[in-house]
Amino acid sequence: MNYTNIHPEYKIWLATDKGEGLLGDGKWKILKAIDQAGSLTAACENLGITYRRTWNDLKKVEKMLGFALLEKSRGGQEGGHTVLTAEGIKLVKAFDAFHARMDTLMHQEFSKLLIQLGD
Amino acid sequence: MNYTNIHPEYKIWLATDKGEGLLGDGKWKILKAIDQAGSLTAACENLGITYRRTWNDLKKVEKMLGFALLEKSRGGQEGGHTVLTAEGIKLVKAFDAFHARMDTLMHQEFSKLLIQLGD
DNA sequence: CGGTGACATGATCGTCTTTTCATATCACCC
DNA sequence: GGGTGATATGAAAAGACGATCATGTCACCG
Repeated sequence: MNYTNIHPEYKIWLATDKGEGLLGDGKWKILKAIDQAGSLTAACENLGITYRRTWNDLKKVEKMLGFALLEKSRGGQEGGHTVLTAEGIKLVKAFDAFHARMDTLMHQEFSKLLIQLGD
Repeated sequence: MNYTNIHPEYKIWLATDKGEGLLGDGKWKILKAIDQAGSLTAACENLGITYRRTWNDLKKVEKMLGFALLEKSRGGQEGGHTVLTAEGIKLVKAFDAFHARMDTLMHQEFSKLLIQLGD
């Protein structure tokens, strides 16, 4: 009956009506990293994840949404680059705020849980 | 730019300081089903999950907690039965309430997210 | 017009999780 | 004490998922 050394964890994500994962922590972080790095390859290196997987994930989310989050170009001296569209930026910001609020609430509610267990 | 047919999903669970999953939706539902059915086997059939996996999960959580959530007996005319300990019941109830509160909050915050995306 | 570096994509290989199958153990009760 | 039905556990088979490797495409710029 000892609940020390225990903490809450959670995941939140957006899903389609078919239950397919649309945007969760993984893709959210990728989008943020792309926004900051200006390219897919650089973003992957920063996050330490594989390009292959990232590419698959991004393809999926855009297909599900039906509109682009990224504006990608290839060729040129620097090989190419990728930036977020206006809609992509808006989505990331909205998810930022959502995440922050849920984070606060989660910890509040967890405190209540611990109190209840301690009765 | 159309976010209809999209909804939020989430998972919440308790973890040890080592990051090992302690109690989440899966084990929570199992415990509730056992409480209602009076046996492990019956609970698994009700939930449509395998006995093997359930047994592994329950063994893990009790080992991590260090105290019993279940009182199991085998043998006898009916083969055996399993019921929750007082501590098991308390944990399930606390998680019930935690889940219910988070459910409400999640939907509230998701509404805000949609509003933000609609701007 | 060819070098460059990132975008794009198929195919294969590993690993970790989950299922499935098989079998042993227990205790009540007729 | 043997039938019964649920607990208990090992081992192998199957699946799911991500990582890795290989290869092609594009457009700018010197």
